[in-house]
Amino acid sequence: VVAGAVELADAEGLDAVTIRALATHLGVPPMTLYHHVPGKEAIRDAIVDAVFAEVPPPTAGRDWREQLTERSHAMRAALNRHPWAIALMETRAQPGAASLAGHEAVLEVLRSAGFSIPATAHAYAVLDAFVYGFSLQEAMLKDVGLERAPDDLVAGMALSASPRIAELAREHVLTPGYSFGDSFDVGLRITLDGLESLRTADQPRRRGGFDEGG
Amino acid sequence: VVAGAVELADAEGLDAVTIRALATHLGVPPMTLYHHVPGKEAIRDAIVDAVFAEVPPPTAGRDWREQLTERSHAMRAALNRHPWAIALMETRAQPGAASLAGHEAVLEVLRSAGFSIPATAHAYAVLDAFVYGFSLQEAMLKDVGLERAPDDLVAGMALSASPRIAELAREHVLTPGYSFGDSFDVGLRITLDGLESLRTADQPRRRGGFDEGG
DNA sequence: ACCTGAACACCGTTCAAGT
DNA sequence: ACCTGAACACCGTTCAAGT
Repeated sequence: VVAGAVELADAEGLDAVTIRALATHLGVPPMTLYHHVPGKEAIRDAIVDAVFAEVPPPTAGRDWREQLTERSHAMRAALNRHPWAIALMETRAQPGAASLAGHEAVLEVLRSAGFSIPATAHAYAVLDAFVYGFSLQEAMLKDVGLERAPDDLVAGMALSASPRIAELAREHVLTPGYSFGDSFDVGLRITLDGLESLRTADQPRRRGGFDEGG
Repeated sequence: VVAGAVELADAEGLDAVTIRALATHLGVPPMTLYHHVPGKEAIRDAIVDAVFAEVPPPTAGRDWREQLTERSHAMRAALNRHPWAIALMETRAQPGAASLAGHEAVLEVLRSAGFSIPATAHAYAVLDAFVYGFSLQEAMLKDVGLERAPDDLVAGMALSASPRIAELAREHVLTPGYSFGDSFDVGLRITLDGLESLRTADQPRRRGGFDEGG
């Protein structure tokens, strides 16, 4: 049922996920769905959590930077596969089980790496902000890019009053090797460097490696 | 018309912005709206751009870091006032006039500060990702926090399997002085430090300040 | 020509009628 | 008891009937 809803959202967009259309997609009478699911809102909760469930747990025993890099890429990939999930997250009142499990796993990585509790809170908020925000931008670009050719697109906007946008488009974005996604690795490096500074700034006297206890 | 739609979305949520409800809110017969606006999708385009229009242009003649700090705070504030805008952005095919003007202004700040074109592209993508993503998280937290008391909230989730989340909640989030928003300034500093490194890494030999021409 | 009510093809959900 | 069709109160939009 949830899997069918995800397929439908991927194929035809979030608005196409109606009770009736989903029932047709699954080959059952519409009202039958209410025996498996309380209502539409529950379906929306479930498909968001299904996207989080696609992100594998961190591989144990590796450097925290590697673990978070891997997870950030996996999260971005999942959100690229299901761009509607970003919009849906905003209205979810309660995180699902997979979302909670993901949170727990990331917190464990940070705490084990020596982040203090306040540093962990900052680090998680900042890293997630970057990953979600970047994925949101990629989802926006996907909507823009599909219909028309790039030159047409630029011509379509009133760029006479926007010399800097025109410059960027002409000399960079419309250039053969360009890929917006390359900025993800740049931003991830910047963000992880920043997290490292949070980690070390918070425990400058721990050089000796002794355990200070609780 | 657009202002009325924004009011309605702020007050009752995005789903409450229907043609009929909007007409009632404005005190006109429903079909009258179609004389001012092509359809619902145009209204959604317009209210997103109205949010971008609330972000003032950068103050000229200041340091690029100050300008971008100011703008990031203003953008975050606008998205906090209108949390539905984040979800709506994802499905917009074309940026509106205010959005384009904002892009142009930020690009101008970056280019004037000496960022190369590739560095400008990275910088803008990374900064916007952080601001959008952080605002998205704040919108999510707003949904979570309203109904119940914090202790109740924590109790409501199955945190027995989530010791790190429980630890963070108990020893940090539920502590008197805590505010999620404080992480914004931490993340913004990290991000701007990262942009600075992009700026300088890209033009290490320009110390002399001579013009290399085009 | 301009405006707008009725109508159409949807939607999520309730509820009673079937088995 | 379980399942599900008809019905209800919506929705965006079309279109023809009014002025």
